[in-house]
Amino acid sequence: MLHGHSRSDASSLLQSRGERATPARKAVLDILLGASSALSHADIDAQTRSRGQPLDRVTLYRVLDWLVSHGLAHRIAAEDRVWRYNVAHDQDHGHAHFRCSGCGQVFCLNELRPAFAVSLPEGFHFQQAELTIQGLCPTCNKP
Amino acid sequence: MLHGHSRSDASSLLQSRGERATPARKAVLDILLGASSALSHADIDAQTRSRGQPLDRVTLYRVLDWLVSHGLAHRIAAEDRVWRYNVAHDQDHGHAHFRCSGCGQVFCLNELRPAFAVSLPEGFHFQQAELTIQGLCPTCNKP
DNA sequence: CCCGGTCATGCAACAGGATTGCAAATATCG
DNA sequence: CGATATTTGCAATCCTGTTGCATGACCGGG
Ligand SMILES: [Mn+2]
Ligand SMILES: [Mn+2]
Ligand SMILES: [Zn+2]
Ligand SMILES: [Zn+2]
Repeated sequence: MLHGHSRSDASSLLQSRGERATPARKAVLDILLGASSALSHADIDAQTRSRGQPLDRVTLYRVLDWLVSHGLAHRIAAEDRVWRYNVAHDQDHGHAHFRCSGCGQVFCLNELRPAFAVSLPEGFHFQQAELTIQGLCPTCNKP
Repeated sequence: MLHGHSRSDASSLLQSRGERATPARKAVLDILLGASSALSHADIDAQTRSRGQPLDRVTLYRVLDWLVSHGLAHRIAAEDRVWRYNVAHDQDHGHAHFRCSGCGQVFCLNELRPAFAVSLPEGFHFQQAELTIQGLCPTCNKP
């Protein structure tokens, strides 16, 4: 599983946008940059805690909201009704997601972009398509 | 918006399956049969209440679970992390859904069935695809 | 038609995820 | 440095959904 970013990007990423690079933001962004799958609030909380720099629960929620609203992360809603977060890979937000029915992990499929002109019933107006693939991740797929 | 079923189907539907036709089940199934979009627990609760036959919150959850596990309803997870329910239209469960970004309503697109051979990264095993269209419903689309 | 086992219901308590209000701490800029 | 705006922490609350347990209803066999 490829990580794609080096661990020290967090601060520079924030600074390059002219945004306040607070410890909480750096820590969370750093964790997201190092993740191979989308992380839940609980996942991130556990990591901050094991790194010895625990954040308040609410602060973590707010940092995540902030990252999303500033285009640095994106948020995925899965069937278990838990938000999961991932660094925003590029500008577009149209890629598909993969959810493992074994372990529940969620992965972004950055290459896979649902692009089809769908014909909707009378009166409906199309804005965006969202595609989620379900299956087994490499780990759960092992025999 | 088409309803597709007559209101008295509920009892017969249950009886034709040799299942207990309790008042709660009849009421909930009846409400689902009369709905033009998928209904949340809260929606259904409000309707039972306004019909003067309120159900216990837990009973409603259990009736809904029961309907789903017996193939009489199906359940949709939307971005707002609320389950929505719909009568099961036919055997297949592979159709797409439409979520209105204006009012939040969810509609089944029974005709639209995602059928594409998707190429996943190495090691991932495909099981099922889930497609959700986002846009404006006929009501919210009005100028 | 009624009796009894099985299944359904109601109520209370609980769980997990997320949000809100508010005061204290921190950053940024002149 | 001090004024101002932003961020953080903590407590309380909300919302959706679940679990345990006792009571009540359904329905097939007698
Ligand atoms: Mn993604
Ligand atoms: Mn549907
Ligand atoms: Zn897995
Ligand atoms: Zn709408």
